[in-house]
Amino acid sequence: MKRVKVSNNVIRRIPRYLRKLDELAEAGVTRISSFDLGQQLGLTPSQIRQDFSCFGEFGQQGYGYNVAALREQVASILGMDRGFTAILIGVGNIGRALMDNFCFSEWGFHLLSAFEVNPDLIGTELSGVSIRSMDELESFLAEHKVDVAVLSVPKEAALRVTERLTKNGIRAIWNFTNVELTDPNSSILVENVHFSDSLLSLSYFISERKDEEAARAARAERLAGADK
Amino acid sequence: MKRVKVSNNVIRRIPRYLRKLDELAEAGVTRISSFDLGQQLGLTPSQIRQDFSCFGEFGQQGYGYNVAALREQVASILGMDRGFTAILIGVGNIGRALMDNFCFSEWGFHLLSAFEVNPDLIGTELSGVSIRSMDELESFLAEHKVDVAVLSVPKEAALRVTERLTKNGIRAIWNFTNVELTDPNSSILVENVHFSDSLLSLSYFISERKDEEAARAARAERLAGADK
DNA sequence: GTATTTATGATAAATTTTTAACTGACGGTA
DNA sequence: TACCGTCAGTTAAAAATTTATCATAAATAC
Repeated sequence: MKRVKVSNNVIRRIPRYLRKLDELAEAGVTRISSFDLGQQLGLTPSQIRQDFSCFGEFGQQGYGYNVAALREQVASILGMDRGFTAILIGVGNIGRALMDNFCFSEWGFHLLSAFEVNPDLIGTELSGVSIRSMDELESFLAEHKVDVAVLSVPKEAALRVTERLTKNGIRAIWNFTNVELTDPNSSILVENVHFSDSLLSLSYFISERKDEEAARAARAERLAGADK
Repeated sequence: MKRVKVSNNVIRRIPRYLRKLDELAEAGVTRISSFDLGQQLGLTPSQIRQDFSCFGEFGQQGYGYNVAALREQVASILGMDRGFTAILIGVGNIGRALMDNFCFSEWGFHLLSAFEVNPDLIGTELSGVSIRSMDELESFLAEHKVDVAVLSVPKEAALRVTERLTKNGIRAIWNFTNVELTDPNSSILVENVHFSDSLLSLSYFISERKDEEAARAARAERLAGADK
C-alpha cells in the first residue's frame, strides 16, 4: 500500500468511511460513487477521491467503488489486520463499560488482560478478560507484546500509571482520563478521549446558535418597529 | 463578546486551553505568555494569539495573560456560564459511567434526569439524579427546557430514540452510540463520541510508526550489506 | 460494435489555516 | 522619570487543505 505522509484531517475521516461502508454493505449496497458517498457523509466527491488517492487506486472509472473491496482496503489502511494487542488499566465505571460494551476484536484489537487495584475485582473475569492485580503489571509487560494501554484509572493515578507503562515498553496509550498526557517531546503516541472537550465544543455550538437566533429576533423586532 | 465566524479547528482547541488554564491556576501560576502556553500545549504562540483574537483582547502587552481572567473568558466563550440543561437516555454501562464519574456541573451543565427502559432501575437514583421510565420522556420534555440529550442507549435503539427526542424539541445530542446520527440536512447539533473512530486513528498511527521503523531497519540492513 | 454516459484519478485553482513579522503598549528597573 | 526589554494584537506571507476542472477509461445503452 502507498504510504505517503497523510494529513491528520484525512486520517480522522478514514474511520468514518469504514463505518459508512459497513453500513452500506449491511444494507446490501455493493457499489457506490464518490458523489453518493459524499452525499451520505456530508463531504464533497473531490475530497473523498483525494482522501483515497493518498493510499492507492481503489475505484474504477465509470463504475465507482466496490463497497466490500473498499471496506477491506480501508480496514487495512487503519491497521485493523495487524493483530494489535491491548491491556486495560483501571476497571472502574469507564473501564467496565469498555470491557462490557466495546468490542475490541471488531476493530482488530485483542484485549489481553485488565489490571486493577481493587482486591474484590482481582482474579475475576469480565467479558472473558481476566482482571489482574496492578502488581503484576511489570511482569505481564515483560512477557507479552502489548501495543496499546487503555488508561481508565482515576485522574489522580493517571500520571503515575503512565510512567510505569512507558518505563516498561508501552508506546501507545488510549487515554480516557481527563489529564493531558501528551508530552510534546516524547515519542509515546497518545490518543485522547476527552469527554469534557467534546461536551464543551457542543456547548459552544449551542451558544453560537442561541446568539444567532437572538440576533435574528432582534433584527425582526427593529424591523417591526420601523414599520409602524 | 466578539463573535465572528470562527473555524472549527479553533473551537476544538478552546477546551484544551480551559483544561490547561485550570491546571496552571491549580499550580499557582497567575500569569502566562502565549509563548509559554504554546510550549505546554505544543502550539505556536502566534496560533494562540490568533485563536484568542477571534473573541476579543484578553492579554496585555509586556505582561501576557492573567490566568484566572483568561480562564473566565474561555469559560464564557464556551458557554459554560449559560446554565444549559441535559437529560441522559440509557443507563447502561456508559450511561452509568457518565452519571457516576462525569461531573456535568463542572462544565456548566445541569443534568436534570435520566431515562431507562429497565424496570429495575426506574425510580432509583444515581449520583443524585433520578432515573425515570422512557414512557415519561415526552411529558418531561414538555415541562422542562432541555438543551442537550446525552444518548447512551444500545445501538439498535439509537435512531428510534433520536426521532422521539427531535420530535419533542431536542435540538442538540451528545451521541455515545456508534451510529452516525449526523443528518446533513438537519438543524440538530450532534456531537459524536465515537470510541471506535478514536481507537482506529490510534491504530493507524501505530501502523505508520511500525512501517517507518521497519523501513529504517531495512535501510540500515542494506547499508551494512554494502559495507562489507 | 459503436456511441453515450458515468465517474475515477490527476492536476490546477481556490480557500482556509497556520506561521512569521511588525508595531507599539506596558511593566520593570535604575 | 526615562530607558529597555517583553509580549499582545495585527497584518502579511507561507503552507496546507479543500474544491473544481479535465482527460480518459470503463460500463451501459442502442
